[in-house]
Amino acid sequence: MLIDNKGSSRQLVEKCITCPGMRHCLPHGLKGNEMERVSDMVKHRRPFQRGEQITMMGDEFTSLMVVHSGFVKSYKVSRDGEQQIVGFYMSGDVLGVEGISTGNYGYTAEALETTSVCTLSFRNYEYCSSHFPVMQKWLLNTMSRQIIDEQKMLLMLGKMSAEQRIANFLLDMSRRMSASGTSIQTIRLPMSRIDIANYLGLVVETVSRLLTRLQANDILIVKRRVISIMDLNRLQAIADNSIEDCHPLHHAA
Amino acid sequence: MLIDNKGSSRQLVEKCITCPGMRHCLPHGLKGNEMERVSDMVKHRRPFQRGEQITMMGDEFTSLMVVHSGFVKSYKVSRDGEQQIVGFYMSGDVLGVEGISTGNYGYTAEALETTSVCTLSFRNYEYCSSHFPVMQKWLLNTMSRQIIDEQKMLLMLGKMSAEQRIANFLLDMSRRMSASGTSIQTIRLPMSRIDIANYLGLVVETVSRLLTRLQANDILIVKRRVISIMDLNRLQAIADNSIEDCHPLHHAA
DNA sequence: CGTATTCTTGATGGACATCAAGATACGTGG
DNA sequence: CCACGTATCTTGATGTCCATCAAGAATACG
Repeated sequence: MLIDNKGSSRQLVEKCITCPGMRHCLPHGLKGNEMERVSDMVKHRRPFQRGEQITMMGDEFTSLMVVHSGFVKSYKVSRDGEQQIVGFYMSGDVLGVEGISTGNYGYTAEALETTSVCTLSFRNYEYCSSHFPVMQKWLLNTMSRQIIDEQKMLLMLGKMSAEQRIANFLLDMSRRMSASGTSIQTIRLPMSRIDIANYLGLVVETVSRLLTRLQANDILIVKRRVISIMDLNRLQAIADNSIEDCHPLHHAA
Repeated sequence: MLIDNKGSSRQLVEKCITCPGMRHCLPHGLKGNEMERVSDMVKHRRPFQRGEQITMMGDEFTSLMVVHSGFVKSYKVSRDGEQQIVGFYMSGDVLGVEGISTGNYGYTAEALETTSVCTLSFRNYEYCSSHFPVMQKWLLNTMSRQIIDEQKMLLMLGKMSAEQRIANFLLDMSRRMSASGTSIQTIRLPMSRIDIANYLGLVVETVSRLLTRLQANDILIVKRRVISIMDLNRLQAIADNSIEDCHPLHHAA
């Protein structure tokens, strides 16, 4: 028996079928009864609280996880103890695929706020995928997108200035946080400045300074973790390096 | 008809079955006749010469490609024209998976030396994978490994010093260039210093200087593109940052 | 051979890190 | 509700690693 979520009590028995975010999560194209069967294999555990670890780097890979709600960061730890955040994940994003090849999770994933994830054991995934080709396509698409995103980050870390990195980061967050693909004006960042800096290969002071500068140039309004994009075009121009930098607020008026 | 390589002439009709590197390439576990059928779908074209482009960023995604022999670099181009190398590929490495989600290749791949690649159209892949589960597993493993490798690069670019990056790069090349998993002492780098620098988020002068320094410290012997690792332990220590830097050859003896 | 490309080496500069300290927000218990 | 301690964020002064600029040396190549 592969399908094994029946026996265990104490887990929230919310079904994917009734989940409002279903269409971002379980692949489209499943027929009604197929959907039902896949849905039955997905476990919904108690949500994780801020700071709780969802996967630990090095732990045995067992399951793919889809973020249902909340916000997650993932980071690798190098041999000398340095941490590098490799991704932020929100509703619909998939955790754990890096474990498929090695059998161990490749990073530690940690909830940045109260977060619930839907878990599908890889065993069950394999069972599904052999019956429903659309599941296969879903995972390939997911992984392909992760590869693209990481390559974009390589470009950011390898070639872009601190200001460009911040601009791209904000635009990306704004876009991902809107349900649709269009960026929204005001976002509430769930992560600290330290996390942002770490993700972008900078230090916290640099992030702080640049946010201040972008505000002084009327491109952003920064209120702690709430950021409003006041001039999308100029922010995009900075991200693309298609203009000179914005003015470096020395003894400004 | 999915299988379509019969009609076309002018392609080298080398069969995977007879390929010495087969076990690094087509997935193990295929039965004899399965192997035969998969093999028939794989096209072997005329090799690419140095500088020729194998895929162009933005072109329509049609096929997965496995490097049979030779050496390939791939790079993205940002909106302002900056290039960032995102990977080097050698025998057995797979190109093109990033195109699965978008339908377009995500980078330009270019031969660094005479290179032959084996091409499997994604259509045919899907046909295979639905019949031979081991093919599915093969692609998932491949993509999972690419994700891991890119995340390691994120750590390099985000947190490591120039010297650490070079050390890690050389160790990685040495390991990958040996048929087995153990590093070999002498490697011949197929890429220029400029490419190395670009890949590592540095400039060519920095790479040159650091190689010189590593040589002065008896860790390497550098002869143009031929590099011998004389002290693997110290090189590893530098890569891991588990010692202080090696001596910065000021007016040295 | 002569020209181009790649690689090395030196001198100088700048972007971002580090060090230091104050300001603001946050949580907790009285 | 306020007092107090702590974590987060901001701002300034200084330092450093690596980029930039410049030019020579070694190799490749027609």
